[in-house]
Amino acid sequence: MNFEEHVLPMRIADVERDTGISKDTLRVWERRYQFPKPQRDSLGERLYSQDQVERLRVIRRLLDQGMRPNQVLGMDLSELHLLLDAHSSQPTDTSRHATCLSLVRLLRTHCSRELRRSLNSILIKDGLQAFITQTIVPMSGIIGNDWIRGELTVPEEHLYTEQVQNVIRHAIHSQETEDVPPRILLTTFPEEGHCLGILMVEAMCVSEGAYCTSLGTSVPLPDIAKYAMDGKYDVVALSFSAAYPSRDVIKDLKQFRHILPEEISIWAGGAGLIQKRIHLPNLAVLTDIDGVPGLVRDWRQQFLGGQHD
Amino acid sequence: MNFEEHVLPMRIADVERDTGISKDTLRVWERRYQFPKPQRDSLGERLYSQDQVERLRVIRRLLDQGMRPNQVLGMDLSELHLLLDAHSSQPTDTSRHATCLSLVRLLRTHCSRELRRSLNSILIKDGLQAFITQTIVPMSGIIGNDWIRGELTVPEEHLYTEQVQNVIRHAIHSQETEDVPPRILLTTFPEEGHCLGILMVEAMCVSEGAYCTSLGTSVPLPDIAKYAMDGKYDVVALSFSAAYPSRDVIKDLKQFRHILPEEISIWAGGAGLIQKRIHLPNLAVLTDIDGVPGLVRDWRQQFLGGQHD
DNA sequence: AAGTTCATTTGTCTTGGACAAAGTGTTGAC
DNA sequence: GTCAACACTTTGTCCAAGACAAATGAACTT
Repeated sequence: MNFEEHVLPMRIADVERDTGISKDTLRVWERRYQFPKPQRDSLGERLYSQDQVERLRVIRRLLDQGMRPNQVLGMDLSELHLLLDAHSSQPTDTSRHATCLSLVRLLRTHCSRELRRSLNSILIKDGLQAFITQTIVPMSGIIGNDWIRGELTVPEEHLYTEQVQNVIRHAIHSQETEDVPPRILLTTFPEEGHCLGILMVEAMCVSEGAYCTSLGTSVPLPDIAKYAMDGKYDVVALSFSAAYPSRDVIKDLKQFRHILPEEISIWAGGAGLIQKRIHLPNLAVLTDIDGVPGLVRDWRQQFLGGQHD
Repeated sequence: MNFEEHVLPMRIADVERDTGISKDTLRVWERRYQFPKPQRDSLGERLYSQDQVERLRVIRRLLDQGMRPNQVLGMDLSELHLLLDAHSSQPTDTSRHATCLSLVRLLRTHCSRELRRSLNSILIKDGLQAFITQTIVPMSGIIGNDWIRGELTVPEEHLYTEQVQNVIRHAIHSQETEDVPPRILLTTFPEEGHCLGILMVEAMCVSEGAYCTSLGTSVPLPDIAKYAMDGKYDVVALSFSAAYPSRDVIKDLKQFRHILPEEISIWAGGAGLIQKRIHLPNLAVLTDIDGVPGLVRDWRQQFLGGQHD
C-alpha cells in the first residue's frame, strides 16, 4: 500500500516515457536553458521531481501548439497554465453543455455503468450523427482540457475512451449496411494512438451509407497507401489528435499525398490541424466533424452525378 | 507512388521505434557483439538495412521469450527463424482448426466485411464463451505466429484486432447485466497496448454474470490500485501479451501486489507469462483462458458460500 | 502579398567510459 | 533433492560535450 512511488523522483527514461520528450532533448534543454535541472543521485544520475515533470508535460503541450522552447522553458507552473488557458479552445456553449458536464461528473465519480447508460439513452434520443456532434465532440473537448491540466486521472480518461468506444462501436455494428460508394478507409499515422477520432468519422460515414473499413491506429504510411490501392478505396480518412507533433503534420501529409495515387481522396481532420492551411491536390481538411456528411455528399455529387443525394 | 521509403536504410531513431530496442542498446550491441553494424552516411550516422531491422525484430522476440543476447546476436535470419519455430507454441489441433484457417484466409484477402460476418455467425452458433476459447484464441495464436514471421502486414494485423473487437464488444454490450459479485477491474500494465486479452477475459466474466469494468490498456500501477480500492473491486484482472518484456513481468507483478491490499485478488494471464511460476498471496496465474469461468465460480464459492454456483 | 537570403534556434546523433541490476553457476548445508 | 549464499559474467542504462542539418524567424527585395 505504498503509493510513494508516485511522488518519488523519476529517472530520465521514465520522464521520456511520460512526457514523450527524448532523453537527448531533456539533456540538451538542461544544458541550454538551465531547465529542467534535476537533482542527482549518488552516481550523478538525474532525478526529476514531480513538479518538473508536471511542467514538462505542459511545455510539451504548448510546443505542440506551436510555441518555441526558448519562450516557455523559463516559466513556472502558474505562468504555463495561463498560456495554456489562452490557447485552449473555448467550448461552444450549446444547450447540451449542461448535459456534457453531468456526464463528466459521472466519469469523475467512476460510475461507469451509469455513464454508459446515459450515453446510450442520448444516442437513442438524438440519433448517431447528432449524438456525436452535439454530445461526444464537446465532451471530448472538456475532457481534453481537464486532462492537460492534470484534473483527470489516467483511469478516468481511459474509462471515458472505453465507454464511448463501446457505445459508438455498438451503434456502427447495428447499422444496416447499404454500401453505397465512396469506399472509405479510416486510420491514423504512426505515433497517433487516439482511436476516438476515426471512430467518430466512421460513425458519421456509415450513417450516410458509405462502405467503411477501419484499420485502427498507428499504421505506417506505405502500408496505408498499399492497402488503399489494393482494396480500391476512394477515400482515406485520417485523424490527428492534439497530441500529434505539430511540426510533423504537414510534412507527413505531404509525403503521404506523394505515395498515394491522386485519384484517391484524403480527408484529414482532428484537433491536430486546427489553424493549419495545407494545400495539396485532392485533400480536404476538416476543422469540424460536422462537415463529414457534406464531404460524403460532395463526393457523390462529383463522382456519381449526384443521384444518391 | 514511391514505395522506396520502405527499403531505404533506416535511421537509429526509426529502428528504435520499429523494434522497441533503445538507441543506447543498439549502439552497445554494435560495440560488443559486432551486430548490428550498420552503414554510415556522409556524416558518420548509422543507416540500418532492411535485413538488419528484420533480424532485430526477431531477436527482440526471442529475448522476450527468455533467450540471452550473446546467444542470438551472431545469428543470421535463417538460424533465428529456426529458433523461433522451436519456441512457437503448437496450435492445439482442434476440429475448429480448419475454420480458423479459413478465417485467416479472409483476413489475408482483406475481406473485412466477410470476416466480421463469419465471426458473427460463429458467435451466434457457439455462444460467447465457446466462441472465444475455440475460435478467437487459436486464431490469435495463428496470427501471432504469422506476425513475428513477417507473413502478415500491419494493416492485416490491425484489421483483425478491429473486427474481433467489434464483435466481442457488441456481444458484451448486448448481454443482460446481472451484477453478481465479484466486481472485476480489467486492465493492463504500462507499455502493454494489446487490448484483445482483457476484452476476452471481460467477455468470459460477463457471461458468468460478474460486474466488469475495463480501463483499457497501459495504466500505471498506482493508478490501478487506487481505482480498485476506491471502487471496492474484488478482483483486478491483468493481461500480458507475448510482447511484454519477459524480465519485467515478475518484478512488476510483485510491485503491484505490494501496493494493492491483499484482500483484492489479482488474476493474471496471457502469453506473456507462460512457463512462469509466480507465487504471491492472492494471485492466480492463468495459463489458459478456459480457466476464467472456474476462477469466477471458485471466488463465489469462497466468498459467497457458493449459493451462486 | 510573395520570394530570397541570412542568422538563430533546435533536435538528433556521435563517442567511450562507467556502473548497478539481473542472470548463471558453483559450493555447501540441511 | 532443495535451498541459500557466494562470486562471476552479462547486460541495459546513463553520462558528457561536441557536431551538424533542418526548421524557424527576421529583414530584405521583387
